[in-house]
Amino acid sequence: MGIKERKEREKNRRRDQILSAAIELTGQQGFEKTTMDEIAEKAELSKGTLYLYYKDKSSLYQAIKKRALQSLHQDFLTVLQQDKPGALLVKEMTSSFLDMIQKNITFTKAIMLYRGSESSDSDQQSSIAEKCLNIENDVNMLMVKAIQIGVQDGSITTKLDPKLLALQIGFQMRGLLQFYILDNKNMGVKIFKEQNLTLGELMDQFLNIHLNHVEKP
Amino acid sequence: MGIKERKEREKNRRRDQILSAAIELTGQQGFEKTTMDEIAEKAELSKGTLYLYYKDKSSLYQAIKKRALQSLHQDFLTVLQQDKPGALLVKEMTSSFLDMIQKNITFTKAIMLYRGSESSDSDQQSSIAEKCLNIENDVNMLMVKAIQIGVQDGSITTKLDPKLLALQIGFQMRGLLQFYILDNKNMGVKIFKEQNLTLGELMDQFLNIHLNHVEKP
DNA sequence: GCAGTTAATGACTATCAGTCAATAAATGGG
DNA sequence: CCCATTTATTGACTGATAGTCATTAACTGC
Repeated sequence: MGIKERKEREKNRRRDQILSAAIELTGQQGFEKTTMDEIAEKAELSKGTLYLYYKDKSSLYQAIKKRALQSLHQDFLTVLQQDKPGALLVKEMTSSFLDMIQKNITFTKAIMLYRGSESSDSDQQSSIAEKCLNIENDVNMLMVKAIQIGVQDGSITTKLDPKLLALQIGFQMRGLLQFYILDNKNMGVKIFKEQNLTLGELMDQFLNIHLNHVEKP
Repeated sequence: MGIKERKEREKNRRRDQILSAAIELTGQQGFEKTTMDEIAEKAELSKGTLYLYYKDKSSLYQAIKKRALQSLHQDFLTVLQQDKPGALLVKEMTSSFLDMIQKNITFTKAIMLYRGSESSDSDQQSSIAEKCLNIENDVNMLMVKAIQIGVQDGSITTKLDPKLLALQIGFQMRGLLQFYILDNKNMGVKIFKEQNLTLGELMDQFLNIHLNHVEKP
């Protein structure tokens, strides 16, 4: 009896149907502006059904975030499977990241700026949120891996523990992302334009410094 | 006739009364969880009055943010007035920043995670938001100043334009902040504990690399 | 085909941002 | 001091929307 299995598949399909609708609307209008009713309509389901598949709006947000992280993880994996110097792998990973955030600015803003958790009930964490953290860890691990390769093959010179270096590169990516999201009147943007830089070039400058660091004589 | 002036003062006092109430509640519960009714009650005013002083909840958020930025700006100014090597000034600025965010985590989260703008009506920008940007720019300028001092006195060695370096340090601060706010269960924290590092030490490592960069021979 | 189980529905409730007509307080000329 | 006018304050009301739940529909296996 494959009924259990079929039902499981159907459930997953519904879940996906809802998630896809939510992602599409979020990309168009932002997450805050998207209502559960709209998502229900787009998914061709009633609102009540939404709540059978996602505990609340915040869970749905976490699921969207999870999707994006999975995609990034996949990109990083693909990069890592190439046989190239570690330093190049790191650069390509950061490029993947920049590509992703530039693909849909509304979506990126939504993902980054929603305060999913603001003092959430600490004992009853959504399992999706947990999974997001796990994927984030995995992504970070891939960066660590690339750095280790680079240290081995000599393309990266650093005093830092690869884990710490990966962490700092992660900080920089986040910071750059925030900057990218923020208002255009920001002075940073002016500097940016003055010097005719792209996000990618800025990131490369950063990496050049960090991946080729030697002590001052 | 000092009546106009007195009325002006009273208006400012009201505005401040409201803002203080909002800041206190935000520090306790986060901004999202704080309702306009609660703020009104705490400020001993009716809700309608709140809206005479702040256009909407988002304006109030901007005002809170402005306060925090002013405080940071003041801290940076104080640092800059010392007669010390530029590299040290930069380090002290980042320390001030870390102190501020660690003072009240709920408040910091609220400030950083609220999406004030998500596709705001672009032509009708709140003037408070403008002021926030200006202060942010001023803060950034102080960092640039400190870097220039460091380049002059030889305590900082870098190929980068001081403005760009300040920008990158800014990215790192933002990234570190996000990390501090979001990833409490994340791998980063584990690394942290493994290596027994504080936020400040991590930042210092970063600065050591960036403020003492020489080309590999 | 029918009893029991599972899934889906949408009208309903609760909460909260924001409004506005009514009211109160302050002002200043006579 | 009085009253007309201006300015400030109020809180009941509205509208939007997240989330619920009793009811209905669909499916399952005997």
